[in-house]
This record gives sequence, C-alpha cells and structure tokens, in this order.
Amino acid sequence: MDRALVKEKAKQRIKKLRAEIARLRYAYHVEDAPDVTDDVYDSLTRELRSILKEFPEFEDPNASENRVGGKPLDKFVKVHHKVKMLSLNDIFSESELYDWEKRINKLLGSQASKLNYFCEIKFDGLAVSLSYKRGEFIRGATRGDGLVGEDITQNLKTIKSIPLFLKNAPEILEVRGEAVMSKKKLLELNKINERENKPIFANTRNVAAGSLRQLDPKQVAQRGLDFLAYDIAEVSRDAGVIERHSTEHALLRKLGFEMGPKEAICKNIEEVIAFIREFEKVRAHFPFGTDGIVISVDSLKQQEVLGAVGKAPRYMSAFKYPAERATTVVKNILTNVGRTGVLTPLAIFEPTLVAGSTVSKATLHNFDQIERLGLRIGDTVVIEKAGDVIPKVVEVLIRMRTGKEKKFKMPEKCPECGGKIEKRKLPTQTSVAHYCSNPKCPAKNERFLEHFVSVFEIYELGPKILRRFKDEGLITDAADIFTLEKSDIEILERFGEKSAENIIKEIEMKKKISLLKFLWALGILHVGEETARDLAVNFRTLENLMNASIEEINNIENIGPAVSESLYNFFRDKNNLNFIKKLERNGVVVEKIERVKAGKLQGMTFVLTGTLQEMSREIAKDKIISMGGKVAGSVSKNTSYVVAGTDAGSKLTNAQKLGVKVLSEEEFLKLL
DNA sequence: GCACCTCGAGTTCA
DNA sequence: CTCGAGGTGC
Repeated sequence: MDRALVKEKAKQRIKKLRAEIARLRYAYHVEDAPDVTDDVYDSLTRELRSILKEFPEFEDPNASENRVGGKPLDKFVKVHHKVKMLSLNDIFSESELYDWEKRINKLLGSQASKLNYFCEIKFDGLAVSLSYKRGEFIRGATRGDGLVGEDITQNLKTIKSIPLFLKNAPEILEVRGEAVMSKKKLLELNKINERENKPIFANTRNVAAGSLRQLDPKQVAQRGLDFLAYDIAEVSRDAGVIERHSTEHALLRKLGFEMGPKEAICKNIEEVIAFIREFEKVRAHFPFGTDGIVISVDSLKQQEVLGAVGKAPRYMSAFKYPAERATTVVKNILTNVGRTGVLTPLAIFEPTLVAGSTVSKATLHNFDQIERLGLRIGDTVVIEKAGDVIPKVVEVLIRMRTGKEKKFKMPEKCPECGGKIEKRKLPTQTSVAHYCSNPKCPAKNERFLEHFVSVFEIYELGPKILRRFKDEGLITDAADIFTLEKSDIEILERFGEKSAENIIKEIEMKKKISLLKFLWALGILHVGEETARDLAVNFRTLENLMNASIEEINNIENIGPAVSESLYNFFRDKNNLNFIKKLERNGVVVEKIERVKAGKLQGMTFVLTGTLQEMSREIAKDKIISMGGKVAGSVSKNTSYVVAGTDAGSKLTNAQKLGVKVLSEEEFLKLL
C-alpha cells in the first residue's frame, strides 16, 4: 500500500483514539457515557502508543494520552514554595478602596505620581503554583499555608488547560493561577450525583479543591477542571525585562495559558471602581464562580517598595462583592462553656440555605455582641457566611418584630454546673467575656480533656470516647489516660479487642512529648502554641521554667506581664503541680530541648535591636539559642549583650543607660 | 497612650 | 473566620 495512504489512515486513527481517550477522561458525566474501566482505557492508550511509535511525527506532548500517568498515591508530598504564595487583604467598599490608595500614596511618596492599577477577576477555586523548566511542566502544588503546599502534579496534569509543554518558554517559569470548575460542569456533576445518590456539591470551589486533593488522578480527570493563570512568581532572565504585572499577563497569554477574560489597567481608583461595577453586572452569568476583583499596583518596582505586612502584600487587594445573604428566625440562644470557662452564646436558627449549605446555628461570640446587634430570641435576622464558610448574624430586622420576642438574659449561673459567673479571669481585670468560676465545672473539664488529647495527638480518643470513658469511671482527669489498660476498654459495649488495642497502642506512642506541646497541652491561660514555643526554646526544660521568676519569664521576647504572671501563678498552684507530677508518674516524658554541646553562649542573655544585615533577627535568635544562650525582648541588668543593627531604637539607649555591653553586628558574628 | 500586629480561643458544615 | 486581648514600637 502507498506509504502516504497508510500515514493518512494512521493520522485518522490517532485522531479518533485521542478523541475517545479524551471523552473517557473528561466526559464521563455525559448521559450515555459508558462505564470507564481501566481495561478500555488501557487498550486505547496501548493502541495509540504503538501507532505513534511508527509515526512519531504525530506525537503531541499536550495531547490527552500524556495527561494521565499517575497511579493513585498514598499521600501527597510536601512542597516548599520558593516564592511565598500570599493571601490578600479584603476590601468591601469604595471608601476602603480610597483608604488603601491613601496608604499606598503615602508609602510611595514622590513615586506615586506614575501609579497605575491593574484589575482582574478573582476566581473562586483552589490556588495552585505550576513550575516549568525549559518549557516542560515539572511540578504543581497547592497553596497550603503559603510557604509549604502539597505536590499535586499528577492531578494537575489531567487538566486540559494546563499546557504540559510550552513553546518558546523561558528556562525557568513559575506560574500561579486558580484551578476552577465551571458552573455548567458543576450542574452536570450534581445531576449525576443526585441520580446516583451521591453527595451534591455546594459550589464550584468545593469541587475544585476537593477534586485536586483526590489521591487518584483518574478520578480527578473525570471532573473536568480548568486552570486560569494570573501571575508569574518566578521567571528566568531570558524572558526579557518584565516591569509590570500587566506584562506578566501578556506573557502568560502568549505562552498559551488560559486567562481571565476581563482585565484592565486603571489610572486611578475611579477607573477601578468603574471596572468593579462593570463586572458586577455580568458576574452572575459568568461561566466560572468568582468572588471579587483583584487590584494590584501594576509596576513591579513599586510593588517591591510597598512590600508586605504579615501574610498579605500591601500592593495588592481583593475587592469582595457582598456575600450571599439570607434571613431566618432565631429560635433560641444557648450558652456554651469552653475549656477556659468562657461562656459563648450560640444562636439557633430555623435551618436556612445560604451560599450552598444549610445553616442552623452561629456563634454570637459574647454578650456585648448580642447587645450591639440588639438581638432578641424570636427575632428575624439577616445571616451570611463569612469567607463563605462560617455563619454570622449580620443584623436584626427590627421591623419584623411581633412583640413576642424575648430579651436574652445572661445566665447568672453556669448552665452546665451552676457555678458562679464572673466577668474576669484574673483578679485584677475585667473582660468582655463571662466566665464560669468553678474549677470543677464538668463542662470545662471535658473541654480541657479534648484540648489535651488533641495537643498530644492521641487521635483515637475523640470527644465521644472521652466522654464515655469518663461516664464509665475509667478516667477522672487527663493523667488517667496514660494508665488505661486494654482490659479496661474491651469490656465496654461497642468496644472490641481490636479497638481497645489500637487505643492503648496510640496512647503508649504519645507518652513522649516535646516541651512545646506539653506546655501547650497544660492549657495555661494565655499560653497557646506560639507562646509555648517561645517558652520551650528559651527555658529548654520544664524544671527551668517552673523555677523561673516572674521577671525571668517576662524578659522573653513576646511575653509580657499578663502572660508571665499567669505562668508564674500556674506553677505555684498545688493542683497544677500535682497534675504535672501525676502525668510524670503515669509515664509521660517531657523531652528537653537539646542543649548544643558547644554551649559557647551558655548563661548569656542577648537582646537584639535594629536591622541586621547578615541574617534576620529570627535566625540570629535561633543561632543564639542553639548555642546555649537566651534571647530577651527588653534590656535589663541581667542582659549580657545588646546586639545593635542599623536603626537601633530605644533598647540601645536603655543599654547605655544601664551600662550593658553593646555589640555591633560584626562583633556579634565573631562571637558565634 | 495609641496603632499595629499576633496570638488564643471558640466556631460551622459536609 | 471572628472577636478580644496581649505585646511591641513609636
């Protein structure tokens, strides 16, 4: 047969196979879709590959058969983002927009005259980061906490709008964007799920996020997600000079990424507002879910000048359209008791659908909040979901009142134990919150138990099981957990030998605990994870901390009078000391923070001030501690050295006043 | 003494 | 996510 004819036939067949494979992968939700079995899928790809071997000229790196290779994974691998994935500050009104502009102008000073804004649509999906090397898609990751995400490369490869190979791409490229599902796809998916009695998804974001966290890429492929690029996090020089965010957009588009269809450069806030209002008109009919407009300072140089505060950049904000709201009736207001004894009022609603899920209660935070809202039981209220998740009472519709509404009275006694209610937690100060003052309050103790096991990471013991053990008399306090025996548990109804064994094994494994977690688990007033870390790092052993004076504790950075007093008092309370002793007796081992043998800085206390050139203050602190020294927040006569970087402040003056030795950064580095 | 940020604690639904 | 409150720097 004529070679050209064979080739033409192969081409046709390849086309057909690719279409079929794509159909299986992406269109399983179409009415008459056949059952997608691995057999069918594998035989199609096998045939395709064998033809391609013969006619390699038809290879197409972006074709459907190259989009799934991955087997289901056991778990995702962590990925450190080279460039932090930021979150944005929200703006809800025009006046907040002007405030933002004012702040930017102030920070930019004379440079502010050439200020342009870039507006683009904010899609509601899952933020992901894609890494390309010489044009090849090598890795994709979720945002995670911004610093560390999860490697979901296999799943992202199944998304058609993510190019696997880029033409004329720079050496290195990291693209940020949103993985999304179209509203239409969601409808189709829900139709099928409804028929098959599977769960209905509330919104496109949930499906996009949920799908990508699936361990099996084949499942992901069937969901038909899309990717919309919006930013370049890193690009090698060979891409040319990029000075503006709008140029990044142009480059991404040129490289073949799918992008949001509406964007604009605005010369001032008025133009930004016009853009926002313009899009608001078409938002509801838009194919993808959106929750606002991202506005950034276009010039990358100006972006750098503006920098970031905390987790959010100052040069970029998200204008959020008002969240979907609903009205409902407050049937009752209950009062919860937390582990600290704080009473939190909880509004119980007539169950109502808001933004895709049925809401039946919302926290009211405290009693001042109820006053502010003017809320009474029986009132009709407007609710929304903050961040589309947490229900919140926005306002009371006074005009809906019938006169039968009842004012909510703060309970005078703890609803759980009848204990006395106080408006203070320390003898010296009053607070907005109300507290149950009974140290033996069962609700308090139960919440504490839950907190304790969760910090100890004893996952087998959930709230229900803890409660059961308590009711059965197996435990009276948290320390009793560590002396439980298999025989205690397996005789209980609905517990078997196996589950009893699992629980005991888990507890045994968690008896060794770091000082940080131990301190956190104790539930000391004002001591959470971060403060516990500061304490652990500075004192290294439980004993050191227990013997420390108020001043010694107070001297630690980020710890002030309230926290040091609370700690000092905690370790002087007989009950607390007995509890710690009991824990140790029952086998809990608190691991010391390793003392580095060098210990060159043993017994020395440093105070850092100003900006260091060689390393951040955070790193310098770690170094000092790893060498046996301490780092304090303020200068006192106990301070060995004050390390002064550039622009040192009052701490330096203080050091001179107290005659404490001051080190330049250079001298400090020599010490190490 | 105030503005700012960070932390702690309690929280919803699927 | 929200609120209150503590810590820090000016």
